[in-house]
Amino acid sequence: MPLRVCMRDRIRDVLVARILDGSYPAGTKLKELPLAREFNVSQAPIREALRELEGSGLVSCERYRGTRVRGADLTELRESYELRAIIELRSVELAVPYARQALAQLARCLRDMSAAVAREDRERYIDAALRFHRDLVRGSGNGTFLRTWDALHWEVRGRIALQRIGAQHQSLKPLLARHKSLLAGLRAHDIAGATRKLKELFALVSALP
Amino acid sequence: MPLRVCMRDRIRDVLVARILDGSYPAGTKLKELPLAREFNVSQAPIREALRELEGSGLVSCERYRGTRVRGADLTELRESYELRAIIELRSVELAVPYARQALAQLARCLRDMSAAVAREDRERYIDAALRFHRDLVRGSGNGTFLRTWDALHWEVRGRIALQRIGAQHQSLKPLLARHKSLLAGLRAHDIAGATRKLKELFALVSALP
DNA sequence: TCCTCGCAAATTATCGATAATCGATTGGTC
DNA sequence: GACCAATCGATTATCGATAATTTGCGAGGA
Repeated sequence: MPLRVCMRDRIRDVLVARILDGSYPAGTKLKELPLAREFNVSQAPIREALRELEGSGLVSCERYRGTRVRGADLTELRESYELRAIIELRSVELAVPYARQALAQLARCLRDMSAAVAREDRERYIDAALRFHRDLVRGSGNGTFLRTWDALHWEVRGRIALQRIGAQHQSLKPLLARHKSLLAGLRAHDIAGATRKLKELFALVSALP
Repeated sequence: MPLRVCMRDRIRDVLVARILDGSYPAGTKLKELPLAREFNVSQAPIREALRELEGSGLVSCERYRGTRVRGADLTELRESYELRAIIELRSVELAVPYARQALAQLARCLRDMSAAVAREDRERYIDAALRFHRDLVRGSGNGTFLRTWDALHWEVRGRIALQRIGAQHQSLKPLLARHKSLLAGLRAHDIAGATRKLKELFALVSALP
């Protein structure tokens, strides 16, 4: 049985998804042997996946007392958003003027977002928008920023978050428009303007129910 | 042989310290069996410690290719400082007015810092100062901020960083004075003033060689 | 009734061994 | 000499079993 990707990674990804989509509410105890049985593996890869999750802060462990899910409730979502916000805002400040290549990358994401909005394809929109924001951070050149941003696991969280936003804003168009203005600001080296647009974007979400 | 604390934790702490104090320069390959022999344990606890480090971003792994040290060079130190800076600055904004209890805690740290400066005890100063800054973040009430701050491992990094600052500023007094002003600002609900002082503190370090 | 002591069950931590994979090297072919 | 594949040594990934520790529960005593 050749292992396409190692079990540990697969297990970790599944656990991350379950934690963030609510299958494992905060406080859930993750027992190693039952998980091992479920994935048809031994205890070892489960434990390693859990240790990795511990490092990224999604679970917490006490020795001989097991591993419990930490977050993914609304509070944690807000907190995570707040951290994303300051990282992205500072990234804009650090990176203006963005490299030509970075701007091109952002423009490509924006095109994808635009196409997704035209087709009312929320899934695609989320993908493209997250790439946009991630590239914003990548453009800052600060690798620690980028790793921290990644550790928030928005590739999974994004779906949850936008579902809630979607309930308030029927259309994705206001979001798209602000992203466009943001990119225009970056192109014009207008830090203040770009920052303002970015803050507006985050404000749309921090006003969650 | 009763294990007071589990091997995994002890090993992880040792590895973190070695990475951050430069014993394991960036790029060092961490081989599991040699480490296992060194710590007189089997491969398992080593692997788990490494996975935890991977989650917190100190090392990176490629499957079947091993684990390599990622950071701890000067660039990474600066990046880490930048992240600390934005987290602490935003914490001040979020938390003013700080709770009475939080202010008392900060005052206690400041007393310890003051005492340490009087005795020229740099070690104690670092401890107290880091508690001060951590409490600043804790006061924001944003648990994600706090976990991210902790993940930067300043309890180890602090010593390295202040050694370098110490080379420029013979005395700790300017640092202490700014912390005092900062706390005064927080007490007076003066966000702008407190923010300014905090920025000055970070500026002292981002001007590293 | 309320402790509290001490099992027993459940669960985590660690071990020693095996399977899978990678990288370099060697040997053969042109 | 250059190229390619088969192989070997080193290293990681996983396994199945054992040791260590916590926790819940029930018996016995105040």
